[in-house]
Amino acid sequence: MASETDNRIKRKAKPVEAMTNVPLSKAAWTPEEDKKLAEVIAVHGAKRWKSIASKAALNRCGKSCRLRWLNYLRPNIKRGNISDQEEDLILRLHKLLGNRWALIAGRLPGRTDNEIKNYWNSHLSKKIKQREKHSSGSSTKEKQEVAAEQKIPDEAEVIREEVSTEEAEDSSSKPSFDVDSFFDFSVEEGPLNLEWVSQFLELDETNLGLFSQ
DNA sequence: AAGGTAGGCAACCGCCACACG
DNA sequence: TCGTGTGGCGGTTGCCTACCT
Repeated sequence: MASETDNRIKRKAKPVEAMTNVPLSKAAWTPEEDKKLAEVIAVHGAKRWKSIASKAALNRCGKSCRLRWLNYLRPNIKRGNISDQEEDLILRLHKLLGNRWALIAGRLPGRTDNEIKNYWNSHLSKKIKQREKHSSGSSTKEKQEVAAEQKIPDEAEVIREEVSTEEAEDSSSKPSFDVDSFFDFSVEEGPLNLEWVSQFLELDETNLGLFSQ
């Protein structure tokens, strides 16, 4: 594993006595555990997590194994260094969807919902609050932004509908953007194909620009 | 140098949806 | 139709580091 991970493991490792007499370990994952888990998944596939946990003889529940695999061990995972483009995309997707981290992560190749959620909570939410301070206006547009950023799924859904309505009303001069088809993963490009990002950002310049500052 | 505190992040918890018998 | 098992998701916690006083 990467040295960064090793350091964290050392940091977060709990005292041995805390791990005794405990049926399932909740301590940080060790490189040995990672290796065992990866080996079992290589043989049996990433499904039936309870079975994987027992096959790997790890003192972990299936959920824990799944989380570890999805967030750290699976191939093509990107760690850290979220680019400006990715950050911008997260902001825009969050405005559309609210705290639907899994959906947002699904459109950021190599990123996990947990990473995006953490990044949002530690970086982006603060940025937005600062922006709000600077822009004290009360236009409909800004109200929509604030509502979408208040982690209220239902309200975010309403906002999405409002956006769709506005798009429909204003579709004569601008290309249409179908949010539902955008998030229809049944037609999926390769996991690392970033073409859709460019397409989305181009659309955003016209249709979703109403969200931009 | 020491203590306090905020930030960052890995991991767990609880709830929900779905599949299956 | 109902009960159970499993997986997925968002929210939250807890620990360590870095920074500040």
